[in-house]
Amino acid sequence: MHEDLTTTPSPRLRDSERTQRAILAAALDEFAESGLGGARVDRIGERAGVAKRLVFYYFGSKENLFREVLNEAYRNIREAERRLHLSDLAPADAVRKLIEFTWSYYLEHPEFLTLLNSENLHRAKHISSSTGLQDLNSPLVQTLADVLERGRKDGVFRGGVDPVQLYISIAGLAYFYLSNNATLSVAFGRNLRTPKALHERLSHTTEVILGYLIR
Amino acid sequence: MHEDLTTTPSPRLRDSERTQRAILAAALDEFAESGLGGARVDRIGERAGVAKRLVFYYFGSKENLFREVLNEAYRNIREAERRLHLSDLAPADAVRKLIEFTWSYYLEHPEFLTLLNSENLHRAKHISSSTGLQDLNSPLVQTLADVLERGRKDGVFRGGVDPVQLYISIAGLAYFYLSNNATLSVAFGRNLRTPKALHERLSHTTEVILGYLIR
Amino acid sequence: MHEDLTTTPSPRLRDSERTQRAILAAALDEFAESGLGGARVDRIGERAGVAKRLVFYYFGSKENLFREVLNEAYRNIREAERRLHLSDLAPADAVRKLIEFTWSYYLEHPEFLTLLNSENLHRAKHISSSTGLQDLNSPLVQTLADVLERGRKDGVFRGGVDPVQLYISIAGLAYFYLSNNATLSVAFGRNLRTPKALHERLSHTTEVILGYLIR
Amino acid sequence: MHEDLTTTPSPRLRDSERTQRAILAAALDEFAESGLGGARVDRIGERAGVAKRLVFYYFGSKENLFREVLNEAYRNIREAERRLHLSDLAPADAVRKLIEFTWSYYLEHPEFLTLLNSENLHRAKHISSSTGLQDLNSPLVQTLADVLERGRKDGVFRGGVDPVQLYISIAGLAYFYLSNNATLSVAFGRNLRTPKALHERLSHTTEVILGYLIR
DNA sequence: TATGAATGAGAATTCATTCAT
DNA sequence: TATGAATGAATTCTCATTCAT
Repeated sequence: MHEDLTTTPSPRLRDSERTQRAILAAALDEFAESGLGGARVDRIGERAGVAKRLVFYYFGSKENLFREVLNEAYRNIREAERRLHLSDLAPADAVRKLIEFTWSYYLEHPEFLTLLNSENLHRAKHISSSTGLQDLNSPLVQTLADVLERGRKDGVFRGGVDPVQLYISIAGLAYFYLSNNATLSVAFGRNLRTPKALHERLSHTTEVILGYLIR
Repeated sequence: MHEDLTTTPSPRLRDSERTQRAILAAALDEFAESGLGGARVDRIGERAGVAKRLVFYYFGSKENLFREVLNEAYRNIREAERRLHLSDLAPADAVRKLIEFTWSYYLEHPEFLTLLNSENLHRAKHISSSTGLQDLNSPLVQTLADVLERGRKDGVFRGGVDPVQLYISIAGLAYFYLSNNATLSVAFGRNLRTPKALHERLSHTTEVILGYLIR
Repeated sequence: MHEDLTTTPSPRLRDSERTQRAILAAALDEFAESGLGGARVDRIGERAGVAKRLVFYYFGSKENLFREVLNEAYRNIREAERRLHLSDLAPADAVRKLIEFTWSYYLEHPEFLTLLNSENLHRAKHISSSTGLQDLNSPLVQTLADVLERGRKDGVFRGGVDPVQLYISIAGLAYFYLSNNATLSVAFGRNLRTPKALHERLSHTTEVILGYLIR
Repeated sequence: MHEDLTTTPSPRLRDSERTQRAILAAALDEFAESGLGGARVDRIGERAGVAKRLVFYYFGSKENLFREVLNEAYRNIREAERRLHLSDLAPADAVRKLIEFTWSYYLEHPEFLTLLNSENLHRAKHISSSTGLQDLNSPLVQTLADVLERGRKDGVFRGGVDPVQLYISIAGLAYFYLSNNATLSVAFGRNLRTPKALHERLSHTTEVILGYLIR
């Protein structure tokens, strides 16, 4: 729908934009697959179907490209979180929805996890300077705080829960399982990526969080 | 035992062993700091105080060196886990101890986290082939299973808890917070590495897990 | 005359001329600052406030642009020399005036020195083919020859002085000091660019040349 | 003579040294021919008969190699100047010898001129930090000061001559003619590099300087 | 007249790895 | 056992220049 702007804009602009997007998309794949250090600009060019030279033309350097990719990834998940509308739901349902959303998002966006791992290896140097990431995040924390408070008032949830800690816990329970799936599968001698295993993990996560919250 | 200095063997041999250990230690630092891809063999040599050439002499390739380092890291944590003796404790205490141990170990061994991240980026190709990692891990799972069962029988813990899931949850709650500390600190606009923040996280983690387990 | 704004021609054409001049001026700066090899066409475009593409549109290639810039620089100094009117002066005054002119010109046009250095690095390949440079230069040599002859006849100057050698000496005494000012300042541990130092150099130069010429 | 150290040292060391010298020599040629910016590391490798990689192995970067080459060039001329022993000569002979030496040195070491031009284009950034260049130069200035003073006392030379200015003048008269020979030849429509022209220039230079100095 | 898009051919520099001793 | 010397194959990035409009 938002792809159809009826009045086709100047094809010049379009091409440039399309190329840049193709590069960003290719870079996302490449960084996701190989991390920042392991990514190859050649391969990004190939994947995008453009000359390697264009990557530098539009993004200046590999590192800067990483920055853009990372920030877009953040923007995307924040945008998705914003569409959750947790405030409209009963507290327990809101938390359940957040858990399911987080789980699904990480499952469907494995690039996001790799990107974050790379960024943490580099001590968040590409984000910290970036435009208002905090602002992008806080809304959810505030929403979660409200949900927790509502739950507490209703007598459903325990009190004294820090929404930031809770958010990190929900994320961590999903993130670690998915991001470290390969080593965990080996360590426990089980394939932890089968549909069944994934389903069990989500159930477990939900039980842990709600089991903790609900009094 | 193999530290016994009484029967001093040929100094040559001892030097050889010492050199290899220096290389392993240096490699651990380097891989921890930069990941597998970002690590530089030159720097490993420098850090170990030996010629870069020796790294190849003893370990053949950077990748193989990584394999050795990774496996040693695994052996170390498994060894530490083995010293926990959870079976001697009351169920809740055993779980609490496991949580605290996991947290402390990750906190004091950040290399381990980076190593695992690298290994997962490479889809566990360096462990999977390695010597009996499963065997090294299962004991703890079995112990945890026993603890859970004891707790359930005592009426303290809920039933139906998969020890593997629980173990992963305990690890994940600590791992994600520590491994992604840099981006989380930026995202939430809080320094999550202060002593106070670290203490709060451990408390929260314990509450979540025990709040979930205890009926 | 070609600055006359009354008969405003088609604005298109005027813009074209203005653009070309802007490019030439920008190129002069850039070549002066970085030499032929170090100059960047992008930067010339930027400096001129036009698209880099225009540089090629109007001048074909970087090298050709250099040729134009260089020739304009030569035309400018020749034009300035022509305005000296040495023939109207007493011989010693004429020589003094030439020395002062040369000094001031080099001091105020450091680009000219850099341009010449570049051109000499390239063995004068951009000038030699160019339109009648010799013709542009000879007038001054002829004038200087006359001055010398007048001085000799008056018994003021020594005889047997080759005007070309003298011209090169006057230029060299100024050129070397200014062009190599940076290394000389380091070598002698003195800042040779202070107003005082510059003034002293001009005095010295004048004394050397006149001390030599005057019998 | 100083090549024959009788007890052949370890061939390993020798090779390394020889290689480094080969690279320095090749670099000198390349920088002389093309300036710092125009020089190509590939070509330096080729000229030295070694892999381009070795250039970086031994010198780190092109710029650093330039620094070494430049400093060696300075050391060489300072060393040659030191062998002049001007103090042993009559004042006028000492000055004449300095002029002839400077002229010959520049004539036989055109690389030195190109190197200096490059260095001045870069505002002496590669020397300024270098080891005691001032110290290397001052001896000559002091010697020249003594010569001038002796000449003045003898009533041969005029007084009040700054040795630094004089040194720069002697250098400048030779340097400009040789360094700018290409453009000057075109400008004056004469080949200024023929043996005859060179000889005339040296005579002229000597006459200018001595004509100025001798009262 | 003017330009943004695009590029091929290099440029310096890096890196794991082998050679010779 | 130990190592300094040497390198080929990338890898990021640069630059003058052309294409299409």
